[in-house]
Amino acid sequence: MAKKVKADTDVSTEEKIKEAARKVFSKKGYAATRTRDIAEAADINLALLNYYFRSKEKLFEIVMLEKMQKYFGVLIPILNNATTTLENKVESIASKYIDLILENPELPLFVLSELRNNPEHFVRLTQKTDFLTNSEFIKQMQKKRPDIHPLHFFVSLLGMCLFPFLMRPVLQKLTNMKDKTFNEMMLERKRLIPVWTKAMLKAK
Amino acid sequence: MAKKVKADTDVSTEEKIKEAARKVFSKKGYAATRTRDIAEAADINLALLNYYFRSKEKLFEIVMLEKMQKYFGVLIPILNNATTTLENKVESIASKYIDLILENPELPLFVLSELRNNPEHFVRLTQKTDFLTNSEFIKQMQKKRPDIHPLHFFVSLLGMCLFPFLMRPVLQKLTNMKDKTFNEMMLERKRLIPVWTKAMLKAK
DNA sequence: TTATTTTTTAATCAAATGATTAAATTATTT
DNA sequence: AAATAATTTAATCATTTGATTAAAAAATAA
Repeated sequence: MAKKVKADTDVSTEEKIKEAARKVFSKKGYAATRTRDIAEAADINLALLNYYFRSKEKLFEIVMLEKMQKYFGVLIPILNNATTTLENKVESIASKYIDLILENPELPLFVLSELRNNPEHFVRLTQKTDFLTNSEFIKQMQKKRPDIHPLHFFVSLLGMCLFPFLMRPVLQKLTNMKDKTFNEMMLERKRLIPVWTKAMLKAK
Repeated sequence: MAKKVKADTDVSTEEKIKEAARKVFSKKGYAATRTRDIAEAADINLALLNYYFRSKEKLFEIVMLEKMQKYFGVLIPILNNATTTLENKVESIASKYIDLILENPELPLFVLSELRNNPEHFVRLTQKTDFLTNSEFIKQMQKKRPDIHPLHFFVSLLGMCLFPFLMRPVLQKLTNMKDKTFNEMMLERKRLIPVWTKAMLKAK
């Protein structure tokens, strides 16, 4: 209630905690994160975390929801745009998603692994359960290749965008790849993915 | 020391613990797993876990190493087979990997997310750091498409095999997909991935 | 200024959790 | 059978960790 009355002047502390929480949760996952880690990263007293957010779980839910919105916020408008071609959409998805993840490299693994343990956190975003199934994108896929389940293409497309980031540590270790090289390759992918997808859609 | 002397008659308890550990660790991850969870799943007294494996971490390392070996054990021999064509290899990888993961659906997310938090666990397997870079597979890719970094194809190939399992909960929730349908689609992929890869390699 | 409200701190609690110990039980050896 | 070794159990420790509380400090309102 204290918080509500003020609500503007001193956002800094609350936001500092959220920012630290984003960082620590994303890096270590919910279970491995201690509220003390967050407090330290935010350079605040531990009690403040509970003062502002009531509990670790509440704070996590806020961070998680934001991350999920980032994840789907990029996707939904593109999928349902009735004025673009299938190729346009593939280009947009590859480009926007890769940019998004380059700025939040831990996003995919964070979201997917937290979803495994806490499917409940996912519920809120899934009430509109048809944004994918009824999307323009899926319809266009279906029209082009009625013989193959459109989700096959959808999953492959997302996989080509996201999977490199998921296996990034393995890949870099295995090939002595520098961060710079990895990032360059991901930018290259923006061009490659549409070409590949087109070829896949044609392939018999 | 007690363990060493016997070592054969009563493997059952030790193996029961390992089996339970595999299950619980895979499902919840290291940090979220309590040794009591494992003890309960194995139907043994908690102290036995420490009697046989000294610590949670030691037990985890054993489980992790096994999982990693599964992961790479399938891959390495295929990649380095000098007697098979590129197409053969792609077919083998898709087929073997999808079968492997169908039997261990939590394997990819488990390995990738634990690797994020404990890169050390990865060290042992990475001493031979060249099994990928110097592989026959990479050479064949390079010969076919010298204009594109061969890792682009490698990552895409693995992504097409593994990513569907990583996003499985999201996908099923979003499309009301039944387990059976998902599994059928994954089997279908064994056929699709080689076709797609071939098309991608040709695409300009 | 004085009073009131909001924010921050230090100390502490209670529960969870990994680990240990000493004793009891079971199996093996002599 | 007796002695020794291996396995299992119940009880307990010590630490970690999320959360609370009461008091101090700072900000705001009167």
